[in-house]
Amino acid sequence: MGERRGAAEAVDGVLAALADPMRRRLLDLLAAQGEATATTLAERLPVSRQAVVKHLGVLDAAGLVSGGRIGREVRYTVRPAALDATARWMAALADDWDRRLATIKRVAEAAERDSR
Amino acid sequence: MGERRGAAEAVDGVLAALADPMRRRLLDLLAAQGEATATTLAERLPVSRQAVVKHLGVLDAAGLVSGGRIGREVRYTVRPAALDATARWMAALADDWDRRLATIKRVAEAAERDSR
DNA sequence: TAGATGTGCAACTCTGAAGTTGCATCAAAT
DNA sequence: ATTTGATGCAACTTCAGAGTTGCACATCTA
Repeated sequence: MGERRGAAEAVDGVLAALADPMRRRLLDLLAAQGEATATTLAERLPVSRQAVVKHLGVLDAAGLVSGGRIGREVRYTVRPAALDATARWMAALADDWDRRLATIKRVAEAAERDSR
Repeated sequence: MGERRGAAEAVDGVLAALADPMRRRLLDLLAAQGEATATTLAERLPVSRQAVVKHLGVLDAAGLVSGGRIGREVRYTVRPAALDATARWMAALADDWDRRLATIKRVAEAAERDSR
């Protein structure tokens, strides 16, 4: 299941999950179809079903997908929430960097003025 | 150097770079200090200088940091642009998923209505 | 009930990346 | 000129994870 965790650890999982190109391809496929099984997805990818199953496990642990059993098959769907949260985290970080750099620059210029 | 590439490949590099926890720690340190050398950073991390050098290489290739030589030392700085671009890419992707899911749901409901 | 289809579990291989150590090289300071 | 402190290069070890195969189990269908 896409578990409940602290925000930091959640980002951890998402970043690790998205680092793998095959996993991103998998997500694209899944997003395009809306719903699919590991078997179906494996048919459209250059890897075995088992490999897909493992990837889905990682993505599920990261909260990026979620699967539900229907009869003998397990259908997976994409979950935007975790992705969105990570995007916000990243944007905030970029903003933080920007502010820090601006401050450093300000301080440096002030120091230079003083030295003259 | 933080090379010129297509947007897709740039995201690739950033995601791969951010997947490593030690690299994120390194970035936090660097952002906090504004400017630092591999040697300085290694003193504040539980890894060797060489490990830090390699990490900085990865981060630099991803466009997340940039280094310049000053005398006998190489000072690195954080670069928010690549991070910001990746954040936007990710937010757009989350949005795309949302829209697709909404469409699928709409279609499913329409189909159900028709079946009655 | 049999056969077919889909999932789950386990053992195995293999490659890449993270980290280390050792040494060479280059610039600065005394 | 020597010594000190920083970077650069290279070989090596280690380990996680991406992928595979084989088989057992569950579920649908004819």
